[in-house]
Amino acid sequence: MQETMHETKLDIPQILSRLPLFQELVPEQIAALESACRERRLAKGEMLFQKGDPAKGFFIVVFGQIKLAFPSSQGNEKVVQILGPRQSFGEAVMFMDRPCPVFAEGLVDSLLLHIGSTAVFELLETDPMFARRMLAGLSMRLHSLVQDVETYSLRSSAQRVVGYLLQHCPQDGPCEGSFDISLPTSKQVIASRLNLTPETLSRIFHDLSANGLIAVSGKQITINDVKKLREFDL
Amino acid sequence: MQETMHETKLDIPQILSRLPLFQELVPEQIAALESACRERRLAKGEMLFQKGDPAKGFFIVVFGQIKLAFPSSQGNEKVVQILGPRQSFGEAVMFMDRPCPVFAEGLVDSLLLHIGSTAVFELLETDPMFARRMLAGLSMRLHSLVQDVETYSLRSSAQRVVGYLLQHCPQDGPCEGSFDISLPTSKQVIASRLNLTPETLSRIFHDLSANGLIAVSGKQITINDVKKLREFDL
DNA sequence: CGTACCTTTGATGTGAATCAAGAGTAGTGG
DNA sequence: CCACTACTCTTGATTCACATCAAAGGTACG
Repeated sequence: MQETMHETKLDIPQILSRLPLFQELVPEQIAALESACRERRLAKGEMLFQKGDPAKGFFIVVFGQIKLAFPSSQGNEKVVQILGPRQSFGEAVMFMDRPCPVFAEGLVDSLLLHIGSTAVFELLETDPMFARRMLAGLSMRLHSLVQDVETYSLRSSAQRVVGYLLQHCPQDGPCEGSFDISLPTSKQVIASRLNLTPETLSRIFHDLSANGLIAVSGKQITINDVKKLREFDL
Repeated sequence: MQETMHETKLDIPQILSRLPLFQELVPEQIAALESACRERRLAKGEMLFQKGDPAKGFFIVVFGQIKLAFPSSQGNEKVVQILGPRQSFGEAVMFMDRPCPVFAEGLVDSLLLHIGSTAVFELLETDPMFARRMLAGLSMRLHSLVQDVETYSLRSSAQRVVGYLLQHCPQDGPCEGSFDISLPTSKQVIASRLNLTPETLSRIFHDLSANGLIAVSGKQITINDVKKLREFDL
């Protein structure tokens, strides 16, 4: 169902026009973007850019998985975000003349599109609706970063894990009963994303299992009782 | 030199046109903003809005000081940002239909301007340059939040304090020698901003003083040796 | 089928929070 | 001007959540 690294032909206009950011653009706007856009294949473990690099555009994930993180002196790194298909990143640095605050690395073999900044600026000149979408997109990202800060500051490690699991429930409504979640990547990366060590994440999964709240089998997590898990407040 | 709470007449066009966001707007654009703009006086300790409130515009600090923070179950709160004159906040929530993730409270008696969102959207329709400034503004905020996440995740409490002091040096260049800093608000608020308890901040100030790196006298902090402080890496 | 990495589990360590008093430092009103 | 109250800040003793260190499974993959 998913495209592979060896499939060479991409319908770039279709990919672009399906993104929230570019919906409602007319074909000629899409065409302009297409010509400002370059494919970039990234192998698992390969670095896309380093912290401190300048940016002259932003990226869209077509398929694969990318992590954004900052490096640390002692080799350990802190994962800021894990990105999957149809997500974009790097917009913010494009609008500043600051170097990128994080580095980007492929978690698996991936295909990205790079949109040059001049095309974006031209679109901005002529299409106020696009500007609004762009602003909305940045605002959403700001919002989720603020939530991250709240989570890191105010919640215990177990609460962060529970929050993560609940966020990844298929639907977010008043869902009762049990759900199955498949972790998007290795537990060490998720641990870093949640600001904890792999050991601590492992122990928390163990505890939640022991209390019958979840069941863990590799990357498959079964949430037995969403309601109880939500009430979890150690 | 500073306006007081009792000075009633404000030159709103001048205030607006001096803001980075609104520079280069023509007088009639400023006039449109002025009519969409309401004064809001806020006493020390008074709440401007609660976490969860919707927003139909954003705020500019004319004078005074505002803190943005999230509340916590156990009464302790986490300060996200401390805002002073000529700074604005609340733009991001305006572009989403999400409730505000933080609350805002006056740290001292303050005067704010509120700009209605419809005026902003109209400006966005007609002025691409304004859109670009708005995007740049949000990007900067995103950038500093990412830096906060990095700081909280990767640096020890003492390093966070040192970083805070260095950020507040008069200039940021290769400054040698000593500087005087005046803390913008109480130490407890600063402690919360740095994600630590007042006790811990006090101890760190004590240690830095004992090592001769700084001298503390109330809100006055003297940095004796900027270079040594910068090399501080516990 | 062996090497390399991911994950789990246990023992131990530690940075910063919490708890508990005191010691400034303001503002307030008589 | 001096209590009086109410914070804010400091200092010490203690606790605790989580990291670190260490070692033994698991699992994937060439």
